[in-house]
Amino acid sequence: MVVKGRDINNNNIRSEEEMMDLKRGPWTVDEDLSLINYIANHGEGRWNSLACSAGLKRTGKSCRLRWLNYLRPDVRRGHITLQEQLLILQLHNQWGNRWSKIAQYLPGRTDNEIKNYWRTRIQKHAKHLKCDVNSKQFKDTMRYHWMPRLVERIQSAAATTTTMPTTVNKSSPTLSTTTNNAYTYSNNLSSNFEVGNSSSAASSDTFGTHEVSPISDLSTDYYNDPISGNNHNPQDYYQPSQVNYDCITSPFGLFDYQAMEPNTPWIQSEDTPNNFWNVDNIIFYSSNS
DNA sequence: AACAGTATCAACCGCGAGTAG
DNA sequence: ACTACTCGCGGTTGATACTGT
Repeated sequence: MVVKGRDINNNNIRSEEEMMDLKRGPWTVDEDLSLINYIANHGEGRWNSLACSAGLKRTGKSCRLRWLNYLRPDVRRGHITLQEQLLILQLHNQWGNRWSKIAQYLPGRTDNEIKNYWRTRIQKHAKHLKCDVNSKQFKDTMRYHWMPRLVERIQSAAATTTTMPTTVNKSSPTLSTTTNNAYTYSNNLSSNFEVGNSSSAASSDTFGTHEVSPISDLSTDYYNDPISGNNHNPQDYYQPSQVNYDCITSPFGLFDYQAMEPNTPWIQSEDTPNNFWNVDNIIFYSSNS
């Protein structure tokens, strides 16, 4: 959609960028360090003036995006965990594409990352299922099948990790109930998620161990700098951050999966392909790939 | 090894809301 | 009340990495 007024404004911005020789595209290590140092000394905010003051030939918008999505010390990188997948599905079911709002409940995750996750993973499967991501059919698929299966897998993973104490730490949270009936990720295995018939859920080969690998491992994913050719990670800029990942709380009440029955006719249809509900081959496979 | 297709994600864009002057 | 500016959000793009043939 083109709005005349906006075109005028953007043209002004463009010409202004050209006049100021503003830089676009991937950030360099030097630019990152300049931004980090400036914010460390002066704080965030007033991004346009910040960009100038920091000596960055970038728009304020670009600086803000780089900081919020990548350079902030508490940004968490790496695979979306099962718990996070579950939370994203739940929150998206409630709020739709309110990425920033969803991100508030996933500490360290950015709206951009969640949005990318949704588009690359979830929407892809909607496409495979030949249904719209916003359709009732797809939402029911998530609610009645994917989410309960995720819970099963979370419980299975927790049960597995309890036999391997070295991997049970803040990075492999499980689910427990808080007093306000929200669920909270904690280090304690809980049986609050009562899911029937879980006998086969954990047996899939697609449930790779790295999916629940410790965050400390996940955070070491490299950032391959296209300019310098150096692999670096934003965490290299900082001392290890102390982010409490142990407390990720849903804004809603506990899932009542026992009340979730696939009672809509289309779900029970005999025309449903045999592998239609094969979550292993859908959401979990993709999250490992 | 080379190429093509696909997946991922950082970065940009357009727009609306909020705010200062 | 109006205008200009800033901020933040959601949608989209494009470069790169990855995977399959």
